[in-house]
Amino acid sequence: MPPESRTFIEEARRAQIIECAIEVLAEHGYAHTTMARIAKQAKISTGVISYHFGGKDQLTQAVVAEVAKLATDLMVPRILAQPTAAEGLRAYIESNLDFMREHRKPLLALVEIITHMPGEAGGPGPYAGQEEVAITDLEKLLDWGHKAGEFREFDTRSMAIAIRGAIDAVPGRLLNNPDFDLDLLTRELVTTFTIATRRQS
Amino acid sequence: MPPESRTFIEEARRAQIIECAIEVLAEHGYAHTTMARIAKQAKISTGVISYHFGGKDQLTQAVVAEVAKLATDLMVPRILAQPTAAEGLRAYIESNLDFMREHRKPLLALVEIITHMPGEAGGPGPYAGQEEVAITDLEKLLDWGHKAGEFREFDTRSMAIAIRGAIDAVPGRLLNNPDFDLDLLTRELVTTFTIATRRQS
Amino acid sequence: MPPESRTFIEEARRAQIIECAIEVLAEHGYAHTTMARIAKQAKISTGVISYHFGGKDQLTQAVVAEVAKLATDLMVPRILAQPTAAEGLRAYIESNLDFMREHRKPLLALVEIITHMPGEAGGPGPYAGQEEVAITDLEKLLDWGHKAGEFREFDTRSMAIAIRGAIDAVPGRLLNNPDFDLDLLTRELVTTFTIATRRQS
Amino acid sequence: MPPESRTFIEEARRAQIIECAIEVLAEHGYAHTTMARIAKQAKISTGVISYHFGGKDQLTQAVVAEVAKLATDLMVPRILAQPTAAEGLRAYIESNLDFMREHRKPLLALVEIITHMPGEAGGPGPYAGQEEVAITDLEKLLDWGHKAGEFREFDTRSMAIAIRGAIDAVPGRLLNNPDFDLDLLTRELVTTFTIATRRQS
DNA sequence: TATGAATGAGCATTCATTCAT
DNA sequence: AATGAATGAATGCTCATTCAT
Repeated sequence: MPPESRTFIEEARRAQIIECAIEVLAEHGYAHTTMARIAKQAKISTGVISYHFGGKDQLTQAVVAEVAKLATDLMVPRILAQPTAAEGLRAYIESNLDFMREHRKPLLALVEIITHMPGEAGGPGPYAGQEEVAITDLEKLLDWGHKAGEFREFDTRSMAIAIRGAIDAVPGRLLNNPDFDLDLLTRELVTTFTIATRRQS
Repeated sequence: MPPESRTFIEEARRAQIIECAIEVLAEHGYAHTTMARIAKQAKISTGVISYHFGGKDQLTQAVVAEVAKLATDLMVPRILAQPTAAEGLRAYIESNLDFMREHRKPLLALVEIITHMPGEAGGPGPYAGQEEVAITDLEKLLDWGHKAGEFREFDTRSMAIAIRGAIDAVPGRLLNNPDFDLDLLTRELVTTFTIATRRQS
Repeated sequence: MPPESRTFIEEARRAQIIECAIEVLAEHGYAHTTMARIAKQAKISTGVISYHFGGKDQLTQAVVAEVAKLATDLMVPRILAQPTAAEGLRAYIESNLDFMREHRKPLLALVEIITHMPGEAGGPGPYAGQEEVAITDLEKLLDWGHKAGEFREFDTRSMAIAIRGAIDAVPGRLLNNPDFDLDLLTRELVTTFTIATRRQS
Repeated sequence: MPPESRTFIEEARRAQIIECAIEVLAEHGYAHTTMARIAKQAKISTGVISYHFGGKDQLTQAVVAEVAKLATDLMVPRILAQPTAAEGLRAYIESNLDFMREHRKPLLALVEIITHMPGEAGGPGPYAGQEEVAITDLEKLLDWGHKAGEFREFDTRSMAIAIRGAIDAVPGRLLNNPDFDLDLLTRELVTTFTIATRRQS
């Protein structure tokens, strides 16, 4: 069902259910996120979720799309606004961590889905591709720095893995230690990867 | 039951079951790792696992301990053998990635457990502490570099998160792309974090 | 609600819903004939069906009545128009199979209902009585042949069961094999039961 | 799992579950035959059925196989023992109806499955092919009569449909009227189809 | 020690029905 | 008269765990 053909009330329900799914995912983890629990959180019956989304898979997809949209809207403009690749990398790291600060629960929900969603037979889950896309996008940013002569020579894929790895490690820390100093980490990551990528004198 | 009081045959059974659990975890993923599947792999009955380990949780714990021991045995001596902190950091990264190469299945099994094992109420899973320990250990290495004046000033915790994040990202890449060039990545990570930590001229 | 008190528009809605129910039953089978599917076919909401018919059972009843009326209107005059019981039997078989040819979907819908509609406690379904009526009606035709001395002696009920059984087997064949030669079968059935019932020399 | 590799106790459980499934099918009809009901009948837990059969479909298959074996064992030797096709046809009808008398519940269960088991999208169910096989087998018997010159000329497929239709109508009658005179019906069907198939003088 | 049959709670999903709008 | 969102019971299935043999 295309979004345009949905009624206002339907759209509201969908939004409510997605929000509750995010809440439950972030609070209780993927394994404990059952239809019944989401329904209870939304104070509705389980059938409503199937009614609006068709099934758990489609609800999951909707949550992923929702968070991806949230992240893209926040980050992409900030990165593209930078005049140099180095500034772009700084904006990339900063906007990623800002997103974690401002949309902590949606992010945790997304992480739960990406890491815990089981694939067909032990292979990568259906959303593991998201990470691949993230790596590739980051490589483009690094390529920019190479072409502009701002960065030293390095394998872009390896560097992209390192940077994304460092960023992706943050939600886990955040989960374990809610009083985490995100500002400090942001500054340090920016410094670290600025140094690591710039031309060495 | 303390290890000393176990008979030889019992110890052998435990080892066999742990090995099969690792095999299944690495091949089929956490979600598809059922007691029945492990039992089938070991060509025994499901009851045997409960009999020897008490339950799935304790088997999981045994697997984690086994792999942790494997990793520690491989890595710690190599790191401690280095004369400088910078060489220690290089050895840390190299030995971590060597471990992934040489003990791929145990590592994948460990990753499956750490990322997929559900926490009781959405909080950190029971093995998230492992990561905390890993971070703290790495911080000690970085402290060494600070005290020895080899490293520039940085927040050790943030740097540790970045380095471990980069390393922890590798198994995921390995899972998605088995033909991954681990040697190249190793060299690049060593270079990147050597540059990122050394005193800047 | 008695038919007389229904408005014209109400009657039209009922007819539309019955037609759509027949369509869905014939195309998708009893098990896949849900209220939602009928509503979708009719391009209305599910509530309308409940509104007009009260529930699924009553809709089913209405479908049965509709098809029964269709069949009766086609067959009864043709049978009664025959001068002899033998001709009547021929007309009976021919008109039955003609009905299958000309009103295939309504017939299939009826068959779906009669065979698949669950009885309350394993006993005969609520429409099994229809078959009983059909048998009894056919017995009257055979009685006519007996009284007129046209037919040999046989148990009318047994013969009626045989004839109806042969006829009722046709929809199943039709469903499995749409290219079925209905004309050939009609001729053969007429011949078979003409021989089987006539006085033997 | 091949039958040989099953333990005695497993075989007994399987037999018990199949028997209970037949009981429930015959008593309550396909629609009311749920795993829970079968389990309750067998005074076991629902999981046991899944444990021994894998799922409802495989249990159904096992029931069909069981009844088919029962029927084949009873009927085939009797038919093949006849010296002429006419005697074979008599034996066919008699053994079919004898089977209904002696194994009423298994037969009713089979009928429930064949008629009610839903196909993928309204098409014929997975066991509708059974009927096709029955028709084809019967055609072979009629062919024998043709080749031997015992029978008059007729389309074997049409006659087979008529005979099987008459036979298949019996369970329904039996269901509606348990006091049904099966002996009378057997004699009448034999007479009817003997007359209908023999060379006409 | 080891077996494997049995349990029972938990899961997603379907669907006829109801009812405020 | 019609809508369509919501309900809630029922179903088949999975799986860690238990226990008599």
